[in-house]
Amino acid sequence: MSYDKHAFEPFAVAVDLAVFTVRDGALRVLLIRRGEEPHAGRWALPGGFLRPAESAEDAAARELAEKTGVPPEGCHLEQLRTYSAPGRDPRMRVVSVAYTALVPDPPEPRAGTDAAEARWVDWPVGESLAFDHDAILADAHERVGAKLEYTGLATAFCPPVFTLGELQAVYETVWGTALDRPNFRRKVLATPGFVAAVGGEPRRTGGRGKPAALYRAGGAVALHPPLLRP
Amino acid sequence: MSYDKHAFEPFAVAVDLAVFTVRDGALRVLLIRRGEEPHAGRWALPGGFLRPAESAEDAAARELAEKTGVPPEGCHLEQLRTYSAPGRDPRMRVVSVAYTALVPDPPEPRAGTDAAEARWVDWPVGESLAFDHDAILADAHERVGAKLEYTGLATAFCPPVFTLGELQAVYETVWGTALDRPNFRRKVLATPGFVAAVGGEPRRTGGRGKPAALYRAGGAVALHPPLLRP
DNA sequence: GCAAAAGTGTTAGGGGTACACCCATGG
DNA sequence: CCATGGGTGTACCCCTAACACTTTTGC
Repeated sequence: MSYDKHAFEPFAVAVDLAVFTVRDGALRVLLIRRGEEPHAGRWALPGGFLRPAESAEDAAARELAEKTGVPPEGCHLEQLRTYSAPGRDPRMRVVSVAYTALVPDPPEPRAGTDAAEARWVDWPVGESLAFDHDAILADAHERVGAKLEYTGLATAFCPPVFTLGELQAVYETVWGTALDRPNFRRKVLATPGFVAAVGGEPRRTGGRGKPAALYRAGGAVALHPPLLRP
Repeated sequence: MSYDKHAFEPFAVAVDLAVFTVRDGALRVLLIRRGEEPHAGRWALPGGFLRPAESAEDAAARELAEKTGVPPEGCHLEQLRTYSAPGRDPRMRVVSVAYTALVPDPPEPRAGTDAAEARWVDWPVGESLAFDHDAILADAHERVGAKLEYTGLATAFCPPVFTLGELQAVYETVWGTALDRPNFRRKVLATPGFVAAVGGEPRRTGGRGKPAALYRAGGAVALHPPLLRP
């Protein structure tokens, strides 16, 4: 392990973001349409290069705020993994630290100066993305699905106050499976720290039906017992 | 997201390795004693810079082979996460992709040209490591412990043919807890693809007692049901 | 009244835990 | 024959899946 300053090869270091949201019963991911070569006109994940004095975490939070308008404290941001294959960018050596972000109720995305267009696209995405972003997005989706099982992450898809029906819809949307409502309710309430009841009882879901009780995230990171996929 | 070649800051990209093994009922990690400043004389994780044409995975496999003498196909190597805080190396900007490696029965490590000494050190390590390697090592240990629960990773600590007693010792050593032997046996054998029986019945553990049946890794990556920590 | 959504109750089965017990071997 | 480690049996408990049922609202 040599630290000679002239012995290493210079690399560009970037972050790529897989930003998910749940809206109208559909899982969506934030994509930008590339305005420049290579892959001009194709969809890609939002991202950008690290600035001299910032960590990858800082860069990811900055990009997320720039592209979505969401403040960093209002959403979940987590490192996924790093992609470093030599040929993944045709022009130069780019090592990319990928992040997964979960946002509750997003405003319309802003197109950056370099992106022709930014949009929330339904999952799964029909066409293939630029660079190795198909693989990154698939890894991110798998990670999110797995983390719903043993962490309280699903609340990151919900607004600050939500109903158990909305929380269940997050699980069903991400996993793509239906869950038994009575059992889901019992499991969530039996898991300490997952959710906490708040007062008031307005109707939140469809126009009809009994008004649902409201909850907020309980602050627990790990779920005991876990909420396993069927 | 600008791809202008002159718009980015050059970084050095390195890999750091947290290499674990189980030997004589103790969990050990491979450390090198630094021969150069900064942190000369302190213990650190093995690692090194990426070469121009190799991915981080390639670099990690190469470093692992160099430092341990173990061929890459004989052990488990997995990306952990990337550490990119601006001040983590006092001399320049180094972004490090950390890997976790598991080796079954290691030969004596080789001291590299830049390392004064390389050794297997008992976990937990008594003194603090160079750079941010304490945090990397703690993250790696937590990841290994968690992965034993829901993957067949524990077999990566064992030789190609092993007994259930040896496999149980891996769990007990990494988790630091005792397990009920009859129940462990049943759970392992009830999990499809975890282990597969092989013929022959030599004694493998201590000098006394009934000879144990031999098994090899079954090739399953995920464990259904998982083997949860007590 | 009827549909829709929330909430409660009940039961059967699987898996985990905590043991007791038997088998095979070396000294 | 005894200590040591491998292997089997079993009873209890908790969690879970599955499904029936009641409650509260809008139309």
